Amino acid sequence: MVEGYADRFDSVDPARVLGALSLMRTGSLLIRKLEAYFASYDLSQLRFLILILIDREPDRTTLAVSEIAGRLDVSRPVVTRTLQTLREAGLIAIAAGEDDARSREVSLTRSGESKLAEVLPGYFSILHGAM
Amino acid sequence: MVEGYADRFDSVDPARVLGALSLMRTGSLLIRKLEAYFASYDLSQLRFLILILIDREPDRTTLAVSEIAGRLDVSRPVVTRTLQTLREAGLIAIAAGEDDARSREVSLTRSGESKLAEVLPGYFSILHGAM
DNA sequence: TATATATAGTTATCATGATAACTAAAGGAG
DNA sequence: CTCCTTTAGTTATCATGATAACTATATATA
Repeated sequence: MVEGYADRFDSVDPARVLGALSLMRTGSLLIRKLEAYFASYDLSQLRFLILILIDREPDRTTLAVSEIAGRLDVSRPVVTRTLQTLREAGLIAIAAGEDDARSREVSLTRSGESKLAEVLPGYFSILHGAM
Repeated sequence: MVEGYADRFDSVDPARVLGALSLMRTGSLLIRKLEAYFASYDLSQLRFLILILIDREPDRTTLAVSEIAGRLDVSRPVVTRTLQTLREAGLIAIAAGEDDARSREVSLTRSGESKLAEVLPGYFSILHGAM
């Protein structure tokens, strides 16, 4: 299909276009596979990434909402909503900020740490297998 | 971050895991760039792909709803909804199936063909530039 | 210090993906 | 031919991304 169009745009190299399409498709398939894997643990990609982000934070055990949003490049409202889900599932705790009354400090619960430990090997295995 | 975890799972090669993560990120960024481009033409990735699919169909000028869903690997309800949007925008026409009264025949309008011609060069240019 | 501005987070709303359940028509078995 | 099953498409509902507008608090300026 691409070639048919490429004929009409001679600055277009079909190989590069097909490469880009393939990149998008491969990436999307991998994301789908991961989502299916996370779903089997009652997680989503974002819920998982939030857990891992807090767990891996050096020198601290908590993160603020906007830090999570910034590092994962996700909008703050989405983080708010996802944190509520994680709290309802008992995987995180949310406390008032110490210095700043506007902020919230998000931390992992024991249960959140266990969940992460449970999910991580399969996660790496899927990423590993994808390459 | 990956390396910290990789230490604990010795079957994991950090390079491969990072490669997979990079694949997902690059793919997602490209998809985002395309979505922004399509939005500037009042389209979305899916709306665009439906137009291109009908346009490129050999020997026919129409496609059925389930054919579109099957070829784009998107659920039928999403196709139904998206076709409504495209029809409201005057880019496609939907007629009753000739043989089968259950099916619908989706075709491009003149306006749909023009829109496609307008959008295609930039689309290829973005894909081309991504590689 | 009083007021204006900026920042942290939430709520409301929209877009776009999915699945489940429904309607209508086609096809097949008795 | 009638009834059962399958198929095409739609509707209803949910999940997850976004942006806009709001509340509450912090900070900076007059």
